[in-house]
Amino acid sequence: MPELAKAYEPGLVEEKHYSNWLESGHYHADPESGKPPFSIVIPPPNVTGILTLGHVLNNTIQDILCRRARMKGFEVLWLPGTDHAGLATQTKVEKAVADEGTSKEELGREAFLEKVVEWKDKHGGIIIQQLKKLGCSCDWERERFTMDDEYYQSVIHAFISLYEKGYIYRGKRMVNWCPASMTAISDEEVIMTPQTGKLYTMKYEIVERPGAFLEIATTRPETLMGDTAVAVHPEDERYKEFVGLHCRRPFPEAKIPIIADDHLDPEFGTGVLKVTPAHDKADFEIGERHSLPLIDVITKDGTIDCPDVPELHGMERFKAREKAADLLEEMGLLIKKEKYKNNVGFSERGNVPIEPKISEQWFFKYPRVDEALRVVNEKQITFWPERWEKVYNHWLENIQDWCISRQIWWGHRIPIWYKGEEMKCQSESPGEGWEQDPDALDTWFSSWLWAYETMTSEVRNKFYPTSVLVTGPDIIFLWVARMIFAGLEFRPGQDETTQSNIPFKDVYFTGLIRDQRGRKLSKSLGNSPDPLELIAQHGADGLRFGMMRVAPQGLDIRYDEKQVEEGRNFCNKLWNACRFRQMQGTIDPQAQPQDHELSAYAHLALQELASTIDEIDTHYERYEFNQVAACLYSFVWGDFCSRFLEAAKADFGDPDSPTRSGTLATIDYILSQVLRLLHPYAPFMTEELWLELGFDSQTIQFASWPKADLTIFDPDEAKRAEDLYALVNAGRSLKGEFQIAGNQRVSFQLHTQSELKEKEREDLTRLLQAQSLNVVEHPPLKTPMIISPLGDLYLPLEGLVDVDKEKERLSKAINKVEQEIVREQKKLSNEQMLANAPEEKVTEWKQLYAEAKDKLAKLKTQFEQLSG
RNA sequence: GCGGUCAUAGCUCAGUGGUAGAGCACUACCUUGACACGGUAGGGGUCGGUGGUUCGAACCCACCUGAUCGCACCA
Repeated sequence: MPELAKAYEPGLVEEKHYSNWLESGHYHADPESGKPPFSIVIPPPNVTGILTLGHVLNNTIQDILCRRARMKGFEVLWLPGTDHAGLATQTKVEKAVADEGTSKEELGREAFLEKVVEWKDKHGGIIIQQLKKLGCSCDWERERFTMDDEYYQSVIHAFISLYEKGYIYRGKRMVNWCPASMTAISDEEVIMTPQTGKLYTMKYEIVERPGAFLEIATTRPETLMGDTAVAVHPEDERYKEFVGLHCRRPFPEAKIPIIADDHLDPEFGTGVLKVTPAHDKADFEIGERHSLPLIDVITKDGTIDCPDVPELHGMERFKAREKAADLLEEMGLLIKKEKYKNNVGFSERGNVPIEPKISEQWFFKYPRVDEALRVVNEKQITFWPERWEKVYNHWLENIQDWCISRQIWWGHRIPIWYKGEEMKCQSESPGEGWEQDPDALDTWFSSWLWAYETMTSEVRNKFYPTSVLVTGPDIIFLWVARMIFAGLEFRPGQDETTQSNIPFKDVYFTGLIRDQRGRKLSKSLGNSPDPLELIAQHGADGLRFGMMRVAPQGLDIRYDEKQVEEGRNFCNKLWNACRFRQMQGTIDPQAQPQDHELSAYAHLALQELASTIDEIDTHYERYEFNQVAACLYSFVWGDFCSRFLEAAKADFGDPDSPTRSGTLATIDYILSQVLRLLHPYAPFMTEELWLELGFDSQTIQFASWPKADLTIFDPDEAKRAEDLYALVNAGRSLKGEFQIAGNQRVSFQLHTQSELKEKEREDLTRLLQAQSLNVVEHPPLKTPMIISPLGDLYLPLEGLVDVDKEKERLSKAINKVEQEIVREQKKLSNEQMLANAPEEKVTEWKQLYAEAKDKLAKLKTQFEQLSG
């Protein structure tokens, strides 16, 4: 067995193990397996995307769940894949094509799509390789892509089926138009963003009352040419008399009616609204109520389309806004321009303000809304944390039809065929003369089938519904809710019950990762670290452990590279603990501590291990990953390394120690458990140590998940160890207080009523790095003292004691004890408290009180001695 | 406007009814024979505010303040 390196070097082991794991086919799920199923489908990243910290968090969690499930004896399917990301990918390729001096129109549909596929082949799949670097244990043989032939056909058939049931329809309605990407988008893809713009107040002359004007406030003078009415509130006394008359629209000049509508807020602006039914959602509704004509004055790419006003025609919409205001000013119709803050809807992808626009699109009306609400509210699907239920409910209760058509080419083409006035819905062309709808479907219309269309029926039989979905709350509507709809509507389960047709049983929502200033990580802000660089620097395990340690359930994370360093440090700590063990000789992989004589320290370590295992399991049940990490961290670093291994050195220094073999067995046993417990978080290092130390010749990945064993330690012995450690701490504290170097050999004296075994005395001497520790019959005089459960410890420092300093130290201690006494006294003198508090608490308080009293007396005696 | 979340040490955060915690940072000491990606000791907090429930509140309730995120939005 080669000696372990002085520090853990992740770079040397990660690649080696990962390729071994892949070769041995560990992650290929067997639908025929007799083991119980555990399954997760990956939230498919964009095929041309690259790994972000968000992915790291999300996929580490999934990997942790999968690895633990394997160790617990489940047949695990983690189904990976990527999303074609229609609009995002097409936009990138359009840019690339533009750089080549051509355009998608010039190339035509077929040639352009070839370019997209080329692009996808070149840039696609990078993220898959990156996930492998992170250690993700996906079933890569089952990797899926939303544009795979089979998946493509499933999406088309889903459309056809919904069309036939009447849930999909075509309509000319107001949609969110993105002038940058030149497509309609869904409500969920519009981001409301606060903007500082201008509010223009202008005046329209009343046709029937020459010289009389209505003042109108607007943020969008460039749509003025599309105005087909002016509206006021029906109860607004200021304007009642004008309702039914007409205003003069300045350009192109026209007579438009003054109407009354309840939508108006008389308090806002002047209380008068210009109504542009073709370019505002609310105005459109007013227009419907009053049968107003629609005048579309903005083209698909956001330029003005109004030949009657040549000054504006063809102008970009925001330039036209200024220009229109100028024109009004020239005509003497602009009253004022003021700064104004409002919320403007931005296109998520195009990152420009959306343009509300009348457009003919395909819409989906959600079926089974009640059932979708029920499965979550009745916990057939459980949300973690629970509060996302409210968000889900709120969305469903106000659900709007989903605009599913996109004016893009890269995606699933809508299976609708036209011939003159005729229209047919089918996947293949009905024949000569039929033209297919040019549009493609919203990407989410394909990913909502992801939970089951990625599975063959054989796989589905075993693994659907999936066990848990791990995703960010930002796509709760876009993806999570819609997947629930898909499951309930298409019923891919084994029978008709709801239980068989929900897509997942649990949904774990991760937090969002932010930078130190609380901002979201984004490429444009440049605050998004490259996970690959972090892996190169600190190791995948360090990154994983570090992230998980600071990722509480459902809360956002403030990222700091320090956290990754801490993860790395932790890995190194355990590595070195193993290295230390290795120096003591060969490991016994089957070590059973109870077969040996154990030191009290070993009993305590085994007790701590048992409770750590229990705590970890409890935290897993609640998806408290940060708590699992905290348990591992504190057990390994604190209980195991700082206390037990240090105490163990006493055994290793003494070849005749009766507890030596027991200590070795205990270390081996604990390491074997700890490596397993840590494996889901740090797969690479634990595998390396597992194999290198010889715990098994086989991978750790299927080693059984530890169970707490309460029979291998004696709690009384463990308690003794606690007391011994307390004495060590007391001694170290004394040394520290007097600024004596840790390694300086001093002599301690212990005044105690209880018995101290010779072996214990020797161990303590060693742990205190002392010259000697002697039990004395009489307490020494004028000597620094500290109280511990095993007796009063004195540190005679001839000529070294600064009396004043020692008095100061004592009065500090006295002060502390006095505070404690006051606190306990207060409780014990409160009769109501004694009457109501549980008996065991009262006993505890009484004991604390007595102990404190005792301590105080001792400290005071000591103090007086010094003074006297 | 409606709803959610958060406020605990200088920083990042654990802690859901009974003695305030971790890591980092800081101070002092230690290159001790696993580890300086380390060790030992120490300083530092009226748990955002007010009121209530309770024998007892960082924790439960109400209100307030501040931050933040959804949803809906007024031109």
